[in-house]
Amino acid sequence: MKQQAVFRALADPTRRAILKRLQGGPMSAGEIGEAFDITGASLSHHFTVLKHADLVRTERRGQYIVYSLNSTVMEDLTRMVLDLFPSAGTRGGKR
Amino acid sequence: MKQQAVFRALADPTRRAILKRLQGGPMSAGEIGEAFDITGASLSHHFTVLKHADLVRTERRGQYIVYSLNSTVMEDLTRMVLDLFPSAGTRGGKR
DNA sequence: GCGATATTTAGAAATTTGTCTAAATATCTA
DNA sequence: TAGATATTTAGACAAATTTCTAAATATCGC
Repeated sequence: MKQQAVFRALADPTRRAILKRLQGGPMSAGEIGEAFDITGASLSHHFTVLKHADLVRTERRGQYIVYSLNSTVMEDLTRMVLDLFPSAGTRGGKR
Repeated sequence: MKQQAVFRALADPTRRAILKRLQGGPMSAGEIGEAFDITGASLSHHFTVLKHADLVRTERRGQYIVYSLNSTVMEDLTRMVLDLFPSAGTRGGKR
């Protein structure tokens, strides 16, 4: 689990918006892009960062590339957050 | 709650290390700095970012300034994470 | 009040990041 | 296979970030 990659990926508002958009279900790069006022090339760059953090998965479907949330990372994220603020998650335990 | 400030603050490894170090309890700026090979000025910059995100609290104690974790932000952080990956936290609910 | 210690502020340099345009790659349809 | 559509890659540039040194501010102990 690349902690640095995940936190870095979440640091950009456009990337968080992409993740939110993917909550509606898998979507092609083009569909995702409809919501943003940046070029496809810039979008693609953000996809690269998100993939690198393993926050999204891709699948080619014909001429489209479909992106989807990788929800399993949620667990890791929670762990990371708890790792930073242990007292908040354990009601006094040590962890 | 400044979501952007929090994510941005967590994106830097030194700042995450500062937070981890503060798990041992409140600590002066100088004590925190012992663990890092950067100047006090750079440290101070990181403190500013962490304060801006409300992740740490400060209290002057004589000539020292004591930093401590603001664990209440944990709840907000959890909310932010769940906001990004809702399905992972609800076992099928909508949230 | 003075000198010493702790921390922050100001300003500059180096690196990283986000964005763009142009070109490349991949797939579809006719 | 050729042309159209979807996406990525390459390279450049501006803005943001991290770090530094030097100077400023605050408090302590004498």
